[in-house]
Amino acid sequence: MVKDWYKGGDKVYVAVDCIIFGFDAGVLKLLVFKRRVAPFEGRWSLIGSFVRPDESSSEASHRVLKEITGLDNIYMKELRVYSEVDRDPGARCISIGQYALIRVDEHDKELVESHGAKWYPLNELPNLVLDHGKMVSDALERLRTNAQFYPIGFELLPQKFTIPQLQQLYEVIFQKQFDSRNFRKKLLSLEILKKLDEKDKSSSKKGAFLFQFDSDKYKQIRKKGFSIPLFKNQDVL
Amino acid sequence: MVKDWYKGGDKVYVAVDCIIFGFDAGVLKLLVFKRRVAPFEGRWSLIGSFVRPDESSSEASHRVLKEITGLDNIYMKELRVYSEVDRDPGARCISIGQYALIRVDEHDKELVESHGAKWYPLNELPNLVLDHGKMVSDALERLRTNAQFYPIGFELLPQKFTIPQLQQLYEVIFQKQFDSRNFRKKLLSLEILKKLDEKDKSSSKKGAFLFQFDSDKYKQIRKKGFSIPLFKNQDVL
DNA sequence: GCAAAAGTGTTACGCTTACACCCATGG
DNA sequence: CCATGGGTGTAAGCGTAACACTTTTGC
Repeated sequence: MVKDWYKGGDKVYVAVDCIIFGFDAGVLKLLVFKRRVAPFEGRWSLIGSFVRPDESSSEASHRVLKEITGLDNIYMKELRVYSEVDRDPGARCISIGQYALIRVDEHDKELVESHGAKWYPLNELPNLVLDHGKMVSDALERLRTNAQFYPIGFELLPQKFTIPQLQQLYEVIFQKQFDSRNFRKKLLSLEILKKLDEKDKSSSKKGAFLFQFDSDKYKQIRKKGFSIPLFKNQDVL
Repeated sequence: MVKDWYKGGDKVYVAVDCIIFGFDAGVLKLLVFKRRVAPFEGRWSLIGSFVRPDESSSEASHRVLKEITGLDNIYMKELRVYSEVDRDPGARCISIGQYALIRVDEHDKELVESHGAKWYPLNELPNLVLDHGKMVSDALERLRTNAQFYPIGFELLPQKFTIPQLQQLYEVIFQKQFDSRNFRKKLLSLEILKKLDEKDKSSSKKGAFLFQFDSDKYKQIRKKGFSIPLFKNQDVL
């Protein structure tokens, strides 16, 4: 960038804030840490960073995620931009909310602790700085909406999981019980699960078969799919 | 804002760019204008602006929309942030894409012309500056996805419209023909259309009854609705 | 042998889809 | 009177939803 053609225009600080969901011990949790800059230094905050001159917003959010959890290749999507003029008393600063789904079993717990970050169940969250509470509720709403239409639940479970685990996750996300026979039938009928020969015996004597998400098959289905149901009954929310 | 607590951090230019859709003469059109700043001054561009210190990104996009079309209260949603480091050779500048649906019959045509803005059918669009072409294709994809689940088509039609008009719009959006009996049945079964006593005779001798979108009823349905179908068949895209 | 979770099948209903003819009117 | 677009009904098929019992095994 040799020249600034827009000189005289207004510049602002641009940050990313990550709304990081995990599924652990049967509940949805959120990863937060203690803010390291004034104002509000030391208060609970989403994990974020200013966007650097040499990176995009998506690169910035992946960078901080890796820094704190050690994880690469995370499911992360832009939520929205928070740009209210007075949202940050520290300075005019807009923030891009990015929500992430991570596998709690794969992340680096010591790294997380060393940054003073902590997992909180969603219903025990402390108050967060700025508009971060709003970001969390927006992200939760988005998670619910998207989980209705896309198989994103898998991003929150271990690579190998059982059908009852999957059902429990969806029950937590949607705050609703499902019939286990219909749930199993439905999920298997999608043909995006690969059944393994192993069983998980951690939650029952009989043991439950483990499955893997088959993202190749999913991509195939997506490709040819697209039936465009106009409005499909109650999906008109 | 009395003090800058983040001094020493990097600031960037933040702009909004509006992807403005209209439905006219049976085709989807996009409103573009000639860029007024260097570099690329005079080339076709989405309509945008820098975000000012005293406004949010949403306020900025509504401001430029009003400035060019004279319209208030427009359906406008954030698409996503475009923040690739080299997206704008003029300077490091991130842009927030905002897509808008407007009623072509209600906008101020002279105002549009006086700004050098022009409606182009989507398949006759000139090349646009920067990453604006990408913004358009992203917005179109979003429009299609959203139109499957939410009744947003009404935002593109006159307040009063006929069922055949509505069908034509959906056929254009989805590039797909619908059976007129099923289409009518489906839309009426949603119970969000109010039938008027007037007829529109502009496209047939018999004339077609006019309808209005009933947003109150729609809100009611949304409120109690929410049946959460897990994945509803092909809706798993 | 029993407690606790995993796993399985069938039926009724409602929504979706396919399909063809009559109606109203202006010219 | 006829050409043009508007408007209507029905039957078959498919996916959804409701429902209860058997299996496995560690203790």
